[in-house]
Amino acid sequence: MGDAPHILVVDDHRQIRESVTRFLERNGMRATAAKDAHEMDVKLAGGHFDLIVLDVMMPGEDGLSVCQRLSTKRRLPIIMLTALGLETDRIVGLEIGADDYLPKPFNPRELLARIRAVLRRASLAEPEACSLAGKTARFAGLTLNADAHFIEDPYGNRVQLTTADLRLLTVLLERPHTILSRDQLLDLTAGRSAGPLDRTIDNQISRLRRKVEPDPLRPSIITTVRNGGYCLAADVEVID
Amino acid sequence: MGDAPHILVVDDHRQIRESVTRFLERNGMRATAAKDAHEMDVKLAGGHFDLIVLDVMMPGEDGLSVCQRLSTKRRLPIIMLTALGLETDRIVGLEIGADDYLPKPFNPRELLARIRAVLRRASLAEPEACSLAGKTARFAGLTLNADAHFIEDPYGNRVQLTTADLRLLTVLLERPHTILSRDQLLDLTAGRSAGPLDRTIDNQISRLRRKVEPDPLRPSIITTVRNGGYCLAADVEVID
DNA sequence: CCTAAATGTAATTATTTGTATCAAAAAAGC
DNA sequence: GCTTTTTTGATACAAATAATTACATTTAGG
Repeated sequence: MGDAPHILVVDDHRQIRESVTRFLERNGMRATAAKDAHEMDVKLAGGHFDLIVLDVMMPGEDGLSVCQRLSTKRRLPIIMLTALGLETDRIVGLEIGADDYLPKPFNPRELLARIRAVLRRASLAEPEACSLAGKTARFAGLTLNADAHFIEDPYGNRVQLTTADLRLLTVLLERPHTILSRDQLLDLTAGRSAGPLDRTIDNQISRLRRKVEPDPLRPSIITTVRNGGYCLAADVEVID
Repeated sequence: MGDAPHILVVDDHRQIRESVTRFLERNGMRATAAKDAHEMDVKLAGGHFDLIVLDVMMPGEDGLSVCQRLSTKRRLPIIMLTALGLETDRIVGLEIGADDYLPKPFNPRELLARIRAVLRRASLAEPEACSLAGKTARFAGLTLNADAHFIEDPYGNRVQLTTADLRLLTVLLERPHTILSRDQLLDLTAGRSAGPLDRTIDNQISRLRRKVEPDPLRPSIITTVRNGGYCLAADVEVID
């Protein structure tokens, strides 16, 4: 998201939609409007967005329902617009997965501040979405060739990686020095959430360590954080 | 963090402080109160916190100033409590780095929902907590490689550290020549508060000494302060 | 369609960590 | 100076957690 962030404004009142999108555009953002849940889905399918501003009260599918639906599927920040003073709505909205809310009527400047705040947080949490596809990464003296599925040590020895190895390693390399739970890792590598007795990640880590670590019994590159998960303990340099 | 999140409540009104901390504790969180910016600093230095609830209007250092100060230094979520309706405060607060705000007077349930929402966002990707992550520290002739979880003596002998070893040592290295009570150490390492018969820290110190001290029977690096706690008796140099 | 590799699952083993216990050291009281 | 009390250190053990192995299932390639 190098350039201007792209905001999707969902509200059934034409006047609000238009004034908000115009205001956002005047303030260095790209904005797109949708009049209901269905139009929102269409726009979402056809473009990249960084944040959604979502009205709670809408004809057709309700804002809360939309919010719940989205927050389980994608990780896309949501700011809810709630009718004035309805505390219940606000609380429910937050519990359901909104990142923030704003009571109507609102000051556009305040909406802007909240959008900036949420985006700032979102970009902190997500270091970089860069895929390593087609690139080369150096870490801990090793070189990963993501295309050809192998890593090479300083002496030129190559080790072949399986697709699962590569996916796991890529996920780790994209987030160096970050503790990732087994749940997160499973989500990021396979797109599913872990059952209670799921040792899949343990296993993949074990296999990957055998290929990556100089001494797999005393891992120094992929470290274990007890009760936490695993962590790539090395600086990563991505080469093109 | 693994267990109950620890919230620091900063407000000059005793009644608000106490009712909020009690309410949070009844809802499965740990809460600590501070009456002003200075007391907050003291508590921050001696414990681990996951989130700060901060009143804007305070005698002494102002809430906005505190917020700015903290958000540049640490990455610790902040929820601001603002006087009713003062929109300017809210906007400035968000721009300055607060993660959320709540207008006074507020519904405790709403505060709880906001705290949960902010924590959920913050914990999405936990960058390795400690400031030593990715660095190397020299102390008492030893070198700690925080990434790879080992310490090395001048002869190149390496000793592997467990997660708990590393956490404890890191906490100590970050506060050299400072007496830390068992309570503080437990909070900083494990994020929980000690029961009356808790010898966990004694034990961990004992284990750590065996790895760190030249003569574990006569500890010289990690010293015992009777009725006080433990103290790292060495200068620390952090290398990048 | 068969074979071989890769991946997920279950089971076993090893490690780490918290708790209980007892011994040793330091302080306090007599 | 001696006993008593308190605090700390070490050990042993049990529970929790992680690593590894073995095995079954799936997938990909020929």
